[in-house]
Amino acid sequence: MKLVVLDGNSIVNRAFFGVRPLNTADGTPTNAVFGFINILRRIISEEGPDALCVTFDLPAPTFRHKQYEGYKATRHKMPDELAVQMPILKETLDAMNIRRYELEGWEADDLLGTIANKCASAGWECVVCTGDRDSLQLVSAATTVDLITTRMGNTSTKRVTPEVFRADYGFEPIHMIDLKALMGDSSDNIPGVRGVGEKTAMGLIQLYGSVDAIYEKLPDIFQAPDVPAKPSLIAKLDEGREMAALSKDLATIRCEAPLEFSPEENLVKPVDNDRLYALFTRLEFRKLIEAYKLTPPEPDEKAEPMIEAECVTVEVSDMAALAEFTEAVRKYPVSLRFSQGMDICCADVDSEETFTGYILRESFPTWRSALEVLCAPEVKKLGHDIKDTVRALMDMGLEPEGWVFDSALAAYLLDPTASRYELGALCQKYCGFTIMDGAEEDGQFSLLDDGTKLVSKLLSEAAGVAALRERLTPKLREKGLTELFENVELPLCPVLARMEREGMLVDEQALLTFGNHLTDSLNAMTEEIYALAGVKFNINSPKQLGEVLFERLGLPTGKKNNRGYSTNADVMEKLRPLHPIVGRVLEYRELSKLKSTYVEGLYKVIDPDGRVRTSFQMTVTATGRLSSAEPNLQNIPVRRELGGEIRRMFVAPAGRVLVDADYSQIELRILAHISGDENMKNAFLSGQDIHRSTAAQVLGIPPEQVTHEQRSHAKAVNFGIVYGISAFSLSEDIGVSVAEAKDYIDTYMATYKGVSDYMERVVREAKETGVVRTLYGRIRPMPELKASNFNLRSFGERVARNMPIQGTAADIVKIAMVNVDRALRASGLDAALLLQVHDELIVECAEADAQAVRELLIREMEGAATLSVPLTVEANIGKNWLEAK
DNA sequence: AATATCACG
DNA sequence: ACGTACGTGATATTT
Repeated sequence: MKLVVLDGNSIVNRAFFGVRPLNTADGTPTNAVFGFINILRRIISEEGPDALCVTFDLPAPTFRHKQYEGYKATRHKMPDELAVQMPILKETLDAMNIRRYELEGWEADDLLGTIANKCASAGWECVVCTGDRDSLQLVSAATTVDLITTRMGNTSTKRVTPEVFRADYGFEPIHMIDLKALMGDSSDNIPGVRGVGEKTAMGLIQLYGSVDAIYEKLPDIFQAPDVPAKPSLIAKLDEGREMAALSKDLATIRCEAPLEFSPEENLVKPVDNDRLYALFTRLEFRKLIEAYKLTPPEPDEKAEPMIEAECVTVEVSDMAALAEFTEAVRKYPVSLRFSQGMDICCADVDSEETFTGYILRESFPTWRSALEVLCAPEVKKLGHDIKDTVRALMDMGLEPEGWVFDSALAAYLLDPTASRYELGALCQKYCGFTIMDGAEEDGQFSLLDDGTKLVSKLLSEAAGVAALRERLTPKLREKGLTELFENVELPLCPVLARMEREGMLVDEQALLTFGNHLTDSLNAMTEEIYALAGVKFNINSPKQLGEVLFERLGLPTGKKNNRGYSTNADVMEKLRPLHPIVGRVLEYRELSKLKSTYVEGLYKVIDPDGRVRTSFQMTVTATGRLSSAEPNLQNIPVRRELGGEIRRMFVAPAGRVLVDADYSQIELRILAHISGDENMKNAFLSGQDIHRSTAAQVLGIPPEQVTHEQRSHAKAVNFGIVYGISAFSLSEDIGVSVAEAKDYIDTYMATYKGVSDYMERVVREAKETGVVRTLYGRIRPMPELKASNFNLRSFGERVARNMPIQGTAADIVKIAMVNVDRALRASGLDAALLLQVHDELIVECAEADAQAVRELLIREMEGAATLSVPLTVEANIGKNWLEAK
């Protein structure tokens, strides 16, 4: 039988600092509770315990056995945001029927030890789950410790058994106490021996086992062979004798707390549905309600569509109704919802006095006419995810214009970091009411019941969109997002709809041939790799590959990841000279990626007409970029030679060509503009190669003397600047020492003072306002900047530096797309936009129009924004994508 | 469902 | 001392 005991305080701390700030609508912070529950769920699924409990420190503890005065004196006070979550957490645990243990005068640690002991004597296995390495001293045959670490919102657990501990530390778990006694622990305010750090302490304990053993032999230590002990260390140890004894006492977990406990009392019980449902609803933990399959306490009345009470509904089934409908929609804004197959559309008209829901059914003779009426530009339309609606209407041969509101886009502009923008959730969040959306009922609205339910659902949604418009329009204005909304995002919808409909032609035959070629090469390489390894294994499995490389072949290990050693390209590149298998595996990986993702993946999504049609997502990225999915056409290979072959498969049909236009260095130009750095502006104004210019400036040499390597380093630095550079990453990237990288960055920042000032300013302003902004006002909330977690905060600072640059580029490209599309359609040229790849637009056109299209693209793209430096565009024409680039 | 890896800008 | 660049999506493997 197995019992899991969680160190409540330690885990809630991990959760609080590791999970990005979350709040309910009323501002109650919930991230620690959320994180805690997720860790709890993970542990339960990993360990499958028979019994479960949690220990806590009491709020105002008096440490009976810990007399050292400074103890915990400097420990950080619990932040208020965390403190308010503690009672909520305890309430949650109660609702989950999980027992809590807290005892005045005893720390959570001590309770853990006591519980582990009692389990052992009852013949139970005990798993102690904590984020605190102190508890590792509890590891024994009967007790394992699951060590929780959180980084970037991800938690991972490490199961520490006596074997694992010995492998990591090289001594027995119980001597953890001795280790702490020497090295101390600042978070627990254990002083340790002055001048002895982790390395020294580890070495000493590995050699001598315990503090006592060390002091027994102290005078002789330095006679012993291959001991790192220098005379100075002996002196330090000698002086620290008392501190070591005291520290050892502080580090020792007391396992004899007077606790009434038996494992059987803690058997896992089902949660209290009603209590937990109410609690999770209050905390807005919808995902968790689903995960725990919680149901509303007493199935309350189904949410009636709010419109039914206040709404008149009219079926537009005859000419008289059509006339009335036409008159109404020309006068008032119409909120539109379509059913899946477009068989029913509901137009909810807000006539200022009342809502009138009009129902257009495919079976009515008036259906098509009513849709045509709706599509007229003077009919002001609202919707949710308009782009898809427009695409569907275009599929029916209509050309809807006159869109004035999209609730998904509005919500995205207000907070682009939210993960979903479903209509029902937005109504709940911004208007506080429940609509009858797809998530209600069983998710299926059958058409069998003459469509009544479906109509109610659509009308309810349409009313929701109308309500959201009332709520969100003022918010957009408040936050300065109106222009972006009306002039960029909304007009972009029909542009994207057209692009998605066009699709890009793929040379299916050539793709298949290339695929076969890859298969042959892969087969040959597989055999070769097996031979070199001396064993057959799955090369696609990082785990098995790691075993072959690092254990069987004994290659040196690089970075670690969650479970084992990393085998990624960076690591393997360094191992390449050490064994011929490494290079082969890297080649295998390259080919395997091309085959599975690009040849096979692409082949699967080719439409009957030979084209692939991506879906551009407008509400995904935190910076304002588009994303492309199913298939993703924004990550088609190009950097390596073989990858370029994939691009060659994207072609223009006979008599037509592709024109590819891309902005040159748009992000750095934006940086030059918004930072106002004269030095960088001048480089662009005089048309210099920016990386060469950077190298020359930073190194203080004439541009023509810059070597290839110097330019390439400068290029890496320029990229790094845009991403929020660190010396470490730069050194990794260009293969120099961290000190050299740091030096380079310092010189760079001194050379480009304007850039350096900007970087500082943008972080400061983001801290003050809680958001960062692009040149066009697009915002990204930045709660991370207030985090007390170092990593999270540092991440926030890099994001704050990057978002205005990446986001402004995204804004400019979107503006260019709207302008290019308009100009192309007005020009009468036989051409259409196909793709956007962040700083690149691809158009397909008649061969005869190619030059004109090329010039139009350059003109419209360069003219999309006026910056203090020129915005330049390069464009090429080709029969396929590779040629055109 | 999560993780590792790798394709792109 | 911390842990290591911004933004995406697809695939195969493992849990």
